[in-house]
Amino acid sequence: MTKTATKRAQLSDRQVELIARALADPRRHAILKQIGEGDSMMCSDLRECQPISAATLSHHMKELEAAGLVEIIREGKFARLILQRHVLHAYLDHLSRI
Amino acid sequence: MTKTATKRAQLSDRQVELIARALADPRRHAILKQIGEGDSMMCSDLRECQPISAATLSHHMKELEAAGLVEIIREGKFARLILQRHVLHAYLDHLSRI
DNA sequence: ACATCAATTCGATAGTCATCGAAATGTTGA
DNA sequence: TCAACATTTCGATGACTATCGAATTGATGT
Repeated sequence: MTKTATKRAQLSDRQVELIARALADPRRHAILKQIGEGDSMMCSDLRECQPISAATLSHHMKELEAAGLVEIIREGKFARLILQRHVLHAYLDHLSRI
Repeated sequence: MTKTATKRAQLSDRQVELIARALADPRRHAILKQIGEGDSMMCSDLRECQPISAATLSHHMKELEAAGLVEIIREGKFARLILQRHVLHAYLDHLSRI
């Protein structure tokens, strides 16, 4: 299994539910889109575009992370959000089987 | 434009939100899957598989219809739910552009 | 007309969640 | 050590929603 593995991750029912709920909030959807313009984004940069408090943004970040849609890595006092496209695509695969 | 048209419907931001919210509820997800085993299903048949009251099922049906994911047509005293796969796929397309 | 059955509407309730301000934590540079 | 800054945690609040039983609507067959 390499970085460019073609195999799709299997999602548990639980993770499917977490992803669906994560995507259901318009603000999180907007956050994901913004991160997706590149592949990652700093939390502090996000705040400049999203009219929400730091507390609320932190909350949304955790929801997205719990769903597996982003990975959060700290870089000093900053936090970088990295879009996990393979998880998103696994979710799309799952839905497409309906 | 034929039945096999390749063109995808454009979804408004509003409809994307309605679809995402509709998919976020596990029961509605289960209902969609069940309908998707065929292409349509009678409301009364759904009730036999889903352990919910008629009132709750009716509520979920309306949410799915409002999102455009199913069409509901009455046949006498029954209601048939028809899966709108093109809407689901338009939503998947939308998400895949993230 | 009437009884029956499918589905909807209504009103209420319990649980979830987005949001915030304030306080706390952790990091950096002076 | 200290001040400044990014992020997180805490506690509270208001809005939303899944769920139900009861009452209603609508269709069918007798």
